[in-house]
Amino acid sequence: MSERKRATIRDVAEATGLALSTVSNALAGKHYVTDETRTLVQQAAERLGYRASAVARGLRMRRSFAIGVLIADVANPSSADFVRGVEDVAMAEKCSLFLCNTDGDEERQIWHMRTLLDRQVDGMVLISQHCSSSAVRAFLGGDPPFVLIQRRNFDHRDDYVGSDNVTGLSQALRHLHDLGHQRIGFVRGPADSSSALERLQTFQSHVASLGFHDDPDLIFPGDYTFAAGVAAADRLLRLRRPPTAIFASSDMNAMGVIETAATAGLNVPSDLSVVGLDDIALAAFRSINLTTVRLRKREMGVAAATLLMQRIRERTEPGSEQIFPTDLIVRGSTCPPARPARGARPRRSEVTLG
Amino acid sequence: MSERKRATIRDVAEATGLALSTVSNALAGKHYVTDETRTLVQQAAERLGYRASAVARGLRMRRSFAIGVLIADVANPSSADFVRGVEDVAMAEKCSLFLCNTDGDEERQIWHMRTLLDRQVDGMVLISQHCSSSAVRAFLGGDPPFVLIQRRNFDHRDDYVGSDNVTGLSQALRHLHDLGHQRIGFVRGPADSSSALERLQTFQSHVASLGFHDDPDLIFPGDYTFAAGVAAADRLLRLRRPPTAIFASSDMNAMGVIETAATAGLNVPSDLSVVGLDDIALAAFRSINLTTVRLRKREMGVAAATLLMQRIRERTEPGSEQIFPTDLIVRGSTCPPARPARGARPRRSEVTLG
DNA sequence: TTGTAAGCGTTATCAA
DNA sequence: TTGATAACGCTTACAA
Repeated sequence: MSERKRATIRDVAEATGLALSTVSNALAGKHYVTDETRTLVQQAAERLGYRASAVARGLRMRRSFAIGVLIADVANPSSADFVRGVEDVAMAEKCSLFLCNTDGDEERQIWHMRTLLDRQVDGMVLISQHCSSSAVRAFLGGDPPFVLIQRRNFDHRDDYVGSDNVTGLSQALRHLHDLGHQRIGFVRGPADSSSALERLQTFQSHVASLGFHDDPDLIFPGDYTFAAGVAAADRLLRLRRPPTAIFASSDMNAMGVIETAATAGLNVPSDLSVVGLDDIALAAFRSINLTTVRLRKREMGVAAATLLMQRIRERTEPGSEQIFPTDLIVRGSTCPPARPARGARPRRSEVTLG
Repeated sequence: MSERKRATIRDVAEATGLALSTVSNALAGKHYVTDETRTLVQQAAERLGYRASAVARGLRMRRSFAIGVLIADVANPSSADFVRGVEDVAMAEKCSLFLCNTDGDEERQIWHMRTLLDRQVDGMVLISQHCSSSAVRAFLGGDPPFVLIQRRNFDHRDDYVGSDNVTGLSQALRHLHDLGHQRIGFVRGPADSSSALERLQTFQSHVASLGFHDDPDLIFPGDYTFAAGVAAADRLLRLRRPPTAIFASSDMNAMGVIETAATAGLNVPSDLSVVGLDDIALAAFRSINLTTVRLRKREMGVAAATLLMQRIRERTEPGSEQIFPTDLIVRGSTCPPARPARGARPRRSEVTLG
């Protein structure tokens, strides 16, 4: 293949004796090109192994046929599914995908957005990214369209694909209430996430309506990582009156909570119920068996990319919002609380493997 | 920001009254440009919000400052870490990264490679991809340099970053042998993976040297997915004389084995020992606690990208190989086999959570 | 040290 | 229906 220099459209023109523009038009499928010239061109192109340079085309058409995807970390199983969904439709639309890991760091995000703009991406998908500060907003003019996933800013009419942050959580809280829990620890999620905020509000309204203990100490400001789950449990379980159940900010976060609980000699669920949020693959494993609120991540990625492609094509005004349903998947990490929650001496956890 | 049209280098030239080329040279940091003109240019560029178009630059320099990464599926936790490692160094080198999911499908891989070439990527990283068929080889000339990860072709002197497929596995087999296992099931991994083949050979040589049962039925041709683990266990556990231990092709694969064993009423490890390969985050969780052979994936991604960048810069001949160490992490999914392996009526598995 | 001009490989405009 | 030509925005000889 790339032994010799790549054939250009000029080579095809010379090979056929036609003009550059005719070759271009023939290949672009313009209707007014004769069938015979078209086949002539196609055959020559085939023979020479000609493929149009996406770079030259991009320069001329001011369209790169590529989109940028910003995400905290693809290596976090909680979020990779979104990316996969986006790629599915990008590929179908013959768009390539620039992957950008921001680690939730605003500066890093801005750096990536800047280079995406330099590359004239046709659009961007921001998965749980910063979208409010003026530094970030400077890149969120209408020009390259963008779609937000999971994190939005109500001051702007952006395109948004999110989850119903009320229903699933509300089912989860009712579930815990029905089991008899009264003190629920809550891991809040990233500070400036709209979804995390909506969940917090849902939580707080249920604290009131279901009569849970209203104690600010029960709310911990961790993010979606495993480490944050460790930190949260570390803190919450040391409270003078620890919670009997913890609602984590994500499944990975829940795993951190469970690990820490186990380290402290507490068994899940008999000593502590834990509810996650995501329904990642491992949540369903028998040995994990995590009760969790399911998010339709891949579908959401598909929806976001589909919408983005539409905006790119039609240049219509943003402001659409698509909310995906959430539902509680009850598994084995929740059960009624142990009798006397106070000062209970921890029981040794029963470990399945080893 | 993108309210008005982007400023071009021409705008900067006009604003300063200098020539385009001078502006370009000043911004490119050419040493012969006067300090005062340089600052003049820089200030004007700053003021106008000028940023060079990566597309135009790419066309002219025939270099896109972007690399392609091909992977089966980013959403599979077994492989996402490689990508993260690659992105770490790409970003440091101001390169962007095109992500391509191939699902292990050769046609899909070829489609992606073709478009990467159309985009004139500076290089490619192929993570466990096809690299032998002539259809694929057609894209693997020297021209855009590439680095293979985990899967190679010995007929070609390619750059390769891989794992030591002997040491870790060999430790694992010795470990099983020391525990008293004699019938080991083995999930082979993808058919045309060199690493999978090396592991199979290692396995077979140990079958001989350690005196394991040499039974072709014990070798199952599954890939790295969870589903393949399910299929493998489904098959292996139904053998007239089932194995007392299974060596999976990956951690996700091992999880499939464990799930299926549990469904069949078998407890891991007391009824069946399972060894994985990867050491993904969840393997260390107390409730999973998987004995596994650790792969240094993120480091390998970093190494591959670093090597690729060097090739891009120096255009030196490929053929380097970097083999990363592997080691056995003994956790709780392995133990001595149950007494009479034959016709043993399965014991109910002890499930930790619910 | 700076300026002029050519060219990277396309597509779009307009004549023929 | 096809062909000549001008951009697209940059870098790089080469001339001044």
